[in-house]
Amino acid sequence: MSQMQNVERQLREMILGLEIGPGERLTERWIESRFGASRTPVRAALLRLETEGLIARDGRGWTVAPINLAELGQIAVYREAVEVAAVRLTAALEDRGGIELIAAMLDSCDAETPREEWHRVGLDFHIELARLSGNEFLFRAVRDAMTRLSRARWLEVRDEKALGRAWAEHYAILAAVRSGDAEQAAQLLSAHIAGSRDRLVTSLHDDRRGLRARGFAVVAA
Amino acid sequence: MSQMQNVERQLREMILGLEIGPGERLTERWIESRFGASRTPVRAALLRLETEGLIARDGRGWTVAPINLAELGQIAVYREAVEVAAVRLTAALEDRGGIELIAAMLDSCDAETPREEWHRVGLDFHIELARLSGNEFLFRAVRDAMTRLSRARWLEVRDEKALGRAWAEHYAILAAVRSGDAEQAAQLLSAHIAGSRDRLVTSLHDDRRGLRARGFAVVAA
DNA sequence: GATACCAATTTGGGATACCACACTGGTATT
DNA sequence: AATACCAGTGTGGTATCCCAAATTGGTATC
Repeated sequence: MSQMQNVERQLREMILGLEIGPGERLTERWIESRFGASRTPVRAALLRLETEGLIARDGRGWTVAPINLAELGQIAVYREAVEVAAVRLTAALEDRGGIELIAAMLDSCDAETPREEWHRVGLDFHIELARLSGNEFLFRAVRDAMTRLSRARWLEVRDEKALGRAWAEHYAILAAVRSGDAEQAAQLLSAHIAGSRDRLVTSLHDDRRGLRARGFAVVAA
Repeated sequence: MSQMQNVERQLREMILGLEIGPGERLTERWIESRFGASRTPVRAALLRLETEGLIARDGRGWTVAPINLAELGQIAVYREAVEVAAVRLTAALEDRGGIELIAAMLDSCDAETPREEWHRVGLDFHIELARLSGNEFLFRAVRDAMTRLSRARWLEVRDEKALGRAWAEHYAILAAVRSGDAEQAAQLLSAHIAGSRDRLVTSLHDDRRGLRARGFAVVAA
């Protein structure tokens, strides 16, 4: 594994894991010393992470992208467009066996599963469902959108009931895809994304003071 | 303007303008000497153009992305998803005055307009229509998709009639958006994209020997 | 003539030195 | 006390050097 990919991966994990808070300033020299690489791979990593939307230019420098509530709403609309298109393709496939792997993924989460894992599987559900469509562009769009949503979803205050409801919706979507009912899968997925967006934005909006108290930059809708 | 942006812009123009053919090898040193910049901005430009899909890694090196007929089909599906979502949003806006600027853009093309300009306006129509939606993600998705399609559309063998038909469809879409009929706008746009894809893939497929004779790498569907 | 092999060259990946510019903190002037 | 100014410090942007690995071209061997 090259240094370039190493720095990119580690820095991404630190940002997604909120070890570096939204809005925090980044300097190439700090990253350089932090990961023991020189500025060349550091700059490559920064350029890549910029296109992922995880970091942004701040004048001449770099900052970790803030949590932007308006952006979350726009991403939800974008997600709906691409995820629904993907799930329609998937439901129309002759071989839809791949969804059983996704169902198994959901099954792997139980009461003893750590929250971190629920979070990851909740993202991967949508990503893998899009991958099944076979359309590389829809897949990448979903993956990138979920990456951007990742931190916000982690900060979301979720209760057990909300998580159970989300999982039930996931299973319902899978069932529709399994039976080849593209229309129902599309409708269930649309509703799921809209509900997910509402819960997310509400949660972050209500908790925005707490987030700011933790030093996280939160941009209002 | 910094060297970094300069190299990126000039190299992108050379690729999109087919001054460097699809499939051609690129070396950082050649770009460096060609544009009088050092390798640092060259590498930044390459990383950015890679995410745009205009260049790709070839083992350790770089090549200009080939024309990929299978990819063109996938992009059409992707385009349809995001463009239709965008046009639905636009048709639902209270202030849809922005579409008159787009109509003026179409009007500016007449019999004496060079082909190059028709090509550019044909791309910009879709990009600007998506921009009107106000959704940054849908806009970027459409812009990036059209960028990827740009070279293939330039190579397309188009007759006057096909162009006139495309323009008529553009006007019809605008009319539907202007009247606020999201459903019709969506249907017209879907049909337009599907037709555009069919003509494009057919044209390139029929002409693939000619393209290869020009040294352009064409990957079959 | 085909092939295995080796040295020279070229490549991208990385490290580092230097620069222009922005920002900071303090100082001198009013 | 307020402000204009200026040197000092740190930043990202750029150029350049080094390196390991891959490619290449020729040569010796069979």
